[in-house]
Amino acid sequence: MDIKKIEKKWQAVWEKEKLANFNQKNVDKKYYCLEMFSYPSAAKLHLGHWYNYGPTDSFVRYKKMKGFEVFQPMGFDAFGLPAENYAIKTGIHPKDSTEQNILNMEQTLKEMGAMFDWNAEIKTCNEDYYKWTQWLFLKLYEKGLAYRKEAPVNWCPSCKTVLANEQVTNGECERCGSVVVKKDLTQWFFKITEYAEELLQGLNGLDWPEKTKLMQKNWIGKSTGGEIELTAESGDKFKVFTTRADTLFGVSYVVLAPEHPLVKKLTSAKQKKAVEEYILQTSKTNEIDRLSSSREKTGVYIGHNAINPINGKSVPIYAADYVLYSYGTGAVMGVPSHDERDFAFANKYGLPITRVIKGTNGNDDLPFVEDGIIMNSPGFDGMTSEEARKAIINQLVKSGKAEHKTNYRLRDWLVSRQRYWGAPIPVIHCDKCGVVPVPYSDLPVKLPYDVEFTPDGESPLAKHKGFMNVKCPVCGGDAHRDPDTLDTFVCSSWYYLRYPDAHNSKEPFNPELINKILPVDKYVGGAEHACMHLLYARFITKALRDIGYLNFDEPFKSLVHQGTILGPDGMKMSKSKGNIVAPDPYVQEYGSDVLRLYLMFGFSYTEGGPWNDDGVKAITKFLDRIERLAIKLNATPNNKNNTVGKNEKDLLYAVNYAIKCVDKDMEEFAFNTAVARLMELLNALSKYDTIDGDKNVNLFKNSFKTLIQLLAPCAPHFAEEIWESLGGKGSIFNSKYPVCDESALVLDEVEVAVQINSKMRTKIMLPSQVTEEQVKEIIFADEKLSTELAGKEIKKLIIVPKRLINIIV
RNA sequence: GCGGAUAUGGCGGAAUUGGCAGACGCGCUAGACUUAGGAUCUAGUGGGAGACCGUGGGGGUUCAAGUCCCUUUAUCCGCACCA
Repeated sequence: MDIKKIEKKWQAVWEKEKLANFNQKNVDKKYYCLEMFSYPSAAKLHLGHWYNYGPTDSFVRYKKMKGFEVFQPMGFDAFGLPAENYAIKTGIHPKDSTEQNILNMEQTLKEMGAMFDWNAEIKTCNEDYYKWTQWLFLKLYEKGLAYRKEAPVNWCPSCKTVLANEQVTNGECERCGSVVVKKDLTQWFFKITEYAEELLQGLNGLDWPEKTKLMQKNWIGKSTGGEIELTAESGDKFKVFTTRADTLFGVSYVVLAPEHPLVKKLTSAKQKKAVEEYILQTSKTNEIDRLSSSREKTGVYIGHNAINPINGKSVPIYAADYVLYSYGTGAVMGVPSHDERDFAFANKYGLPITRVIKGTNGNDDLPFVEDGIIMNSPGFDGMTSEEARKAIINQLVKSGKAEHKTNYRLRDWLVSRQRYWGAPIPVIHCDKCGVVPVPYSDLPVKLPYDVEFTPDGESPLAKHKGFMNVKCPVCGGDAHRDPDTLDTFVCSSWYYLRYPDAHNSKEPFNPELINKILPVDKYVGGAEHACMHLLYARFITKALRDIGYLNFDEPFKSLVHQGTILGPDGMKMSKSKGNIVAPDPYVQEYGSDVLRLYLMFGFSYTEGGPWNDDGVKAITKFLDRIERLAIKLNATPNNKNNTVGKNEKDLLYAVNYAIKCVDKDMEEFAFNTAVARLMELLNALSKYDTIDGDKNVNLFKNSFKTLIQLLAPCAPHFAEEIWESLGGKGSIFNSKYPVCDESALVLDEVEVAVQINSKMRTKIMLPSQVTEEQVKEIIFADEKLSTELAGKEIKKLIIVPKRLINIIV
């Protein structure tokens, strides 16, 4: 078979027959299968793309044969940092390099032979897409879900530019090696925290991997407790959040995040130098280090005290970097006796340690971090921790010093980027009118081509006068645009809504249509997106629902993560390790079906694993065997033999067993076992081929036809070619998926394992349906078993139907 | 550090979710066909002569554990500006 020729042949047929095009008329039978779109990189498709898209396309083809109207779109997440960095390095404009990369990728994606509906293609960097990304921003702004506040960025003082976390290695700028500091800028945020509770609750109803749901749950990080107000000696008030109000009498100090505004305000003259030094030090430290529990806790007394509202005690205020300003209130109470961090901190700085919880099982060690019985807490002694948590807050609620509160670890989503290659933020800043949203009729705010993106201290767009200078839409006076662009996660937070209506020039999507086609029935992509992209998309869906555009709550009903294909050395593929395996040579030599089939067979789909060349050859062998059998069968004349004897029954069992298993495995993305079942069916067909005497040729040919249909989703070009040679009419993907005949799977007798005292002894044949009495009879009739059991008393007989018998003597 | 996962023959991986560990394939061994084989076909293949032993290590629950519990080690992913 000339692989290259048949690939071209069938791809042309599919295009002509519009096999991949979604027909909206059949929306009632829709199946929306979405793969995470790709970032257009310079190096064609890598194995990761193949692994995501190839097997998933087989799943889609399987669904099509099952009678669904499938929709499988593809597009490009085309904005982002790498193109801009590439431009800084080479001078090639991000738009030019991105467009070229997209062309290359489109070509290789098409060669893959996947059923992508290219009519629905989207590219997030095109005006007709980012116009609607900007629309989304404005809608969120109108709804009060977009707001501005100060937030720190990584700042390289020598390059005078904002750095992504990725560009900071060990606290230094990856370009020039200078120490990177935090710098505050006013930036745009989306209020995802407003949906924290719903995002958490919504997880329950989703058909997602449990681990992903768990990760999102922990990321959202709900904790219930109280917010307690403390008053500094200056009279300034601040709040701390705690889940352990039962330990309030044990507070011996409080901590403010170094970034907390009160730190600057309250620091005494004497402590000023030390505190400023500490704040500077903190600005050089990343959050992972700050939160590390193994790192030594540091802090500095700010020379000012605060009053504990429950007992009026004055306690020192520290600034310490293990408290983050972005979490909770940016302030915590320190209870050394009942918290490990606080215990270490108090020991280091010589702070008092007062025990206020007693263990119930005589544990006297400190810190004691479990619940127990309250002590040293006048008015609450003897209560359990649980009772005291409520009672103490309740008492403070009366005087307005506390409230019950649920806190989330989830933070609002920072969407401003001080970069060029992104969707401009559609906002105008006017001295008179303040922040003015760009009128919808003026969208898109076009990203200008001619900009200087070499870093020199300003956002690239800020230097472009033609872009920046505008008239205020409200007062008509001089104003300027927002110089920042949107995080690319904003683009990808709604793309699944655009696909089904990709060419709509009047609105981002037609709500009526979208409400029929969405939610996505199956979403397939990497697990690395568990907490960010997947959470952002859920948030945007809920927000658009509340704004009135959508009538569903969750964008992705069912989710699958593909694993990672590693290099042959078992390490993650990377240029620096030199272990990258490119798919192209394999496609050239063996064809796309073989590569796809190997990816399906050689790995557990959700696990991935190391690449291995030998497996590829095994697949070639498998397809060759099928092809030889096809040739042989096509040369075999039909006969009138309709007998169904033992051999035919075995074959029918194999055929129906394969249908049942492959059907189930494809549905569950268990591609490796699906292919294994296909191989078993081929083995059964080969076996039937070798029997002597008159064969039931009709049955033989039909069984083979079933094999080809089951194989078709996994080796589409190959299967079409064989199907055609067998006289199949039209594309095999328009044929109906085989249906299992359960009656062929019913066996008269089954082999059952027999254990004595849980040790394997022998195997016996048993009728499928037996009573315990019959089992006993058969056991004693068995020669081997009866000798072993002679003179022993059977205490217990455990029968697992059709599997195992355990005789306890 | 925190959060999440993974660990099964020489290798990739199966195991109806507590019931015969190693499906299927690679590799290997022997044989057949062949001038030839890196083609094809047939048979065998966890270890051990054996009783038995075997699912990263150690403990436990159970008639029964790869699967459940405790503990430990190694590796991988994410940690909010890579996408």
